[in-house]
Amino acid sequence: MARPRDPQRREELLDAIVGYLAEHGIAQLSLRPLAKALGHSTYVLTHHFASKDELISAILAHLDQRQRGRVGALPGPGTSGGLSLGDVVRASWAWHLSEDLPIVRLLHEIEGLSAAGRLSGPYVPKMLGDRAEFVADVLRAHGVPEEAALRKATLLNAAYAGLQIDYLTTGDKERVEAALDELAGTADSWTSRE
Amino acid sequence: MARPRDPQRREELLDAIVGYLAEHGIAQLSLRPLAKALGHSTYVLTHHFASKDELISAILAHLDQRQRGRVGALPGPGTSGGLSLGDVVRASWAWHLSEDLPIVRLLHEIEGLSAAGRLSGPYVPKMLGDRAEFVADVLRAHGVPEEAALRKATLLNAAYAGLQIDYLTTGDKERVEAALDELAGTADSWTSRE
DNA sequence: CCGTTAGCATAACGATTGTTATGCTAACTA
DNA sequence: TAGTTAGCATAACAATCGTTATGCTAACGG
Repeated sequence: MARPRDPQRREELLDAIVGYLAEHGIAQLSLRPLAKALGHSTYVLTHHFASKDELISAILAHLDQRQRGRVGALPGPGTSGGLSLGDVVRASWAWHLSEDLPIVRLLHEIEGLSAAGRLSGPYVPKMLGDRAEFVADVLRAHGVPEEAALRKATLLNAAYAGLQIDYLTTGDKERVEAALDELAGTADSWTSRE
Repeated sequence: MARPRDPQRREELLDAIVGYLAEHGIAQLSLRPLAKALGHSTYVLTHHFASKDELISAILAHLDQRQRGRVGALPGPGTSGGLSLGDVVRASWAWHLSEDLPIVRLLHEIEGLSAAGRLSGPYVPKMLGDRAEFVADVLRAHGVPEEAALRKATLLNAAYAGLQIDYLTTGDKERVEAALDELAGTADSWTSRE
């Protein structure tokens, strides 16, 4: 036999592709401009990923795993170094809206398309499920009872995402961040024994 | 002079177009299949709306006004007939996920695209702002103090929308509706004097 | 009733779409 | 080192995209 496949090539490509999508979006994705931005011809895409549909599926799988890795690299469900739950919410907000903003916007685009039934495959549902489980672990580490953790985590995630969509769309910082403070206070009330 | 323009024609078309978009989405909108579904040629679209971009802009404006009308036709910010805030949340949930589902999915697609910066124009921001104001009025009617109404309305809207996205994507009815009950309880706690 | 024009279909324009057949080069195995 | 093949560019394919020039018909104002 002869030259073996390079199993890393696909992941390298996917990383570069996600970088491109963070700037240009996924809804209007076109193979030729994407390939040109990667410095290649379109054949690279149809060679490594059979078709455009399978490319998108691979992108979603890649994003799913990427988010999973990111979540694992966080300070961890440990008590987050003396920060209250509300503090964690506010710190995440600041991070997501600065350094991480392009990816955050891409994820909202993907989740909107997915909620509308315009994206198929298991990866977006898996991402949301994982996110709920991760936040539930954080809540448990802050003393939220097991029985309530997943339910409150789902609500916290939903409110957080909804506020991001509101802010990114309206730009109404004052109104949205007041609501974020309200959310942070609600989260803190979950951890104070009463 | 001769035959005058029919000012209703545009609105008739837009109603039919929104019906089509509720089924097929807006991200991959193509003029030819849309025109065929309307029983016309594509020229009807480029004649009444100068270009595809302006058509999409007109669609968003139409949806904005449609939502405004719908909101005005609701039971009204009056005390909603003995229902608690949480009851209103649960009743809206049931309605949005049955009869109104196609439009709800379209709106999530649009809001996701808008949050991602892939839609321009003032109409989507205006829709979200109006929604916040309307819910704030409902909260005020239930006794939430003026100072907190808009802030809590923004949070309630965000959580509600986020839960819809979660449910529509994951289909995890048990987890999401438990979180919805938690949200309904939180909303009720805003109206009980303490 | 005449003249104007809204409303629309038909058909075509060039550009862009996803996909594929062909062939070269360089990297690896045996 | 000889033979195989991964990796990719080039170029072309038919299909579809948004847009527009042309012309007909029916409705209205004068």
